[in-house]
Amino acid sequence: MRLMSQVSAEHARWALAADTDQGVRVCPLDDRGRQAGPVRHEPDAARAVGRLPAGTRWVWRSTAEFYPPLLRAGARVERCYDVEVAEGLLLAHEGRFGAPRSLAAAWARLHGLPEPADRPPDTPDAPPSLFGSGPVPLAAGTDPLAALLEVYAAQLARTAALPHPGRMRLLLAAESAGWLVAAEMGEAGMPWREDVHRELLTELLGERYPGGLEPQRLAELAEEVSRAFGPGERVRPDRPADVVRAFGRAGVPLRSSRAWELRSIDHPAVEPLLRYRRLYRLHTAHGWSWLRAWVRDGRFRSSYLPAGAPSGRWTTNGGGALQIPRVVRRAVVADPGWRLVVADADQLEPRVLAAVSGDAGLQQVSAGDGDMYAVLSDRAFAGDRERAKLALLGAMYGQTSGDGLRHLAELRRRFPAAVAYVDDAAREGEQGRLVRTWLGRTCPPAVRADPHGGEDTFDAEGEAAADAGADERSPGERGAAAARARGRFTRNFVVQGSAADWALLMLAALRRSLVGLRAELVFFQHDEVIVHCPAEEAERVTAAVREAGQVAGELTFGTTPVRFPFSTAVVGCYADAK
DNA sequence: CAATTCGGGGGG
DNA sequence: CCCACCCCCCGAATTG
Repeated sequence: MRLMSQVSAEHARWALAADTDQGVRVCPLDDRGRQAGPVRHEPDAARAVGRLPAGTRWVWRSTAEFYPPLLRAGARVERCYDVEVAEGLLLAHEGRFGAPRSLAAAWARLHGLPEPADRPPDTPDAPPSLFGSGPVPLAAGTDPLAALLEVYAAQLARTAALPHPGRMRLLLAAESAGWLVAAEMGEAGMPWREDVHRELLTELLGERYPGGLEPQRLAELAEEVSRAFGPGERVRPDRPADVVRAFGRAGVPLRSSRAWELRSIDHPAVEPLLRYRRLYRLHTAHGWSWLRAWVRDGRFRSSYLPAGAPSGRWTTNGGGALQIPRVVRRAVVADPGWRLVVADADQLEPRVLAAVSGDAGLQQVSAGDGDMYAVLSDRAFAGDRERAKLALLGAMYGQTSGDGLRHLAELRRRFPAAVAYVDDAAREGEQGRLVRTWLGRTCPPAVRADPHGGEDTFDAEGEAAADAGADERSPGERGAAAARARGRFTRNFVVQGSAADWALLMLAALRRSLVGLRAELVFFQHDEVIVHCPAEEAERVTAAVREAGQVAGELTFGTTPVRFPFSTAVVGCYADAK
């Protein structure tokens, strides 16, 4: 199929490795990853890339290391295969979790030699520095290109030996493409109007006072909160313990000062306190110091980390690019004459569940481009869309109580295969086994609980011990609670992770269809993309996004009736989308 | 004194 | 009222 060849197949593959001087060495590869022609030395990586056809798939040690300098030198790569990323995915699939994944370690494993440890991951602090730490060095005397070829060929063989080699090949290609996209988005940056952001801060927070004092509006609100508790009272709204004590003195006992709990009580301090909290958050997380640290020359540049989360979802390194509050989106404004195409995949996770589970009923519900929850509620929930949505989400999250749970029975009756799919994943997790996404990303193993004390990370969450202070549960009860928590994790993993599989393929397809346009991908957040483009390209970009969603669905899940529609908006400002 | 945890709140 | 899943970020409080 034509679509297939776009992402996976027949493009010449070349290996690229750093040379001892500043240059690189490259050579062509055959389809088993062996050298298929002479090695060429090139003094300049960008020139080396430019000399070969655009469709060439570059096999290299690390995209994060090689690609950003290439981009800065003006060289674009359409396809690559990232050997260290692949090593991580293959090791996980093989259940070898402790093993280091650098090229050096992979090569050492092939030779039965001691494996050097991986570099610790970058700590999120200063702006963009993807690999400040540099590569793990190869054993002395090892030729980098030869090591690369050897590890790559071995990876092809390991992939071929898997139960679903085609899926893993797709995943490796897609994850590699993800790293290309990540580097390009980091380079492009998100259009950001500093002046608009400052206006907004002044409007909401008031004047800033020098010397680290809180801005005017926060100071006033803090004052108002104190006054509400009576004369002489002094309450700092940003100190939860302070707040709880103050309400206690006022005769309102609270278990915490969380917003939902505050909202349930009747006291004049509540309203200004909640306003203070919202503005305080804006001030500390997206205020003036954030602007200074992250926005330069009209762009917000964050560094994206594909598969930063175990499920394959991306994270960012600093700047909080995936948590931009709605109010702040007003500052995301297209350049003059340009537009933002903002596209949001509709009901992605339920549609993914329909695709992976093969549930005939749920596939019928997902076979249209319209609001899937509406269709679902018409068929099974007496037209109550909200209940239908909560029931489905509850099933995917492993809800243990509440309203949605009551409707789970109805879901189970109507969509038995879909519910069984997530139930199976939960049971696997509870019994300590691993689960995988559709393309074969493997969940991390359960962390062993330490019998002599320290709980593991899938701990308590208070199933039995809501009140009673100290945890009264026996080790057996704690183990059972941990197993249930693990079950909820694996239950959700197969859906969230398979959605991340789809998103990678979608990004790869979209990226390819933007070649030749001036349009740039500038933002990606789980199920949402933003493309910045000249106004006259907006229509084509919108079509390209829709096409990419559909292509990704077919590539990821094969032939399926499930549709993967997007809600799209062409806007000048992000805040005006949706 | 530095590092870690907690509580609160932002995103999907 | 929330919950249940995956995250990031900040300042205060606590701990080594």
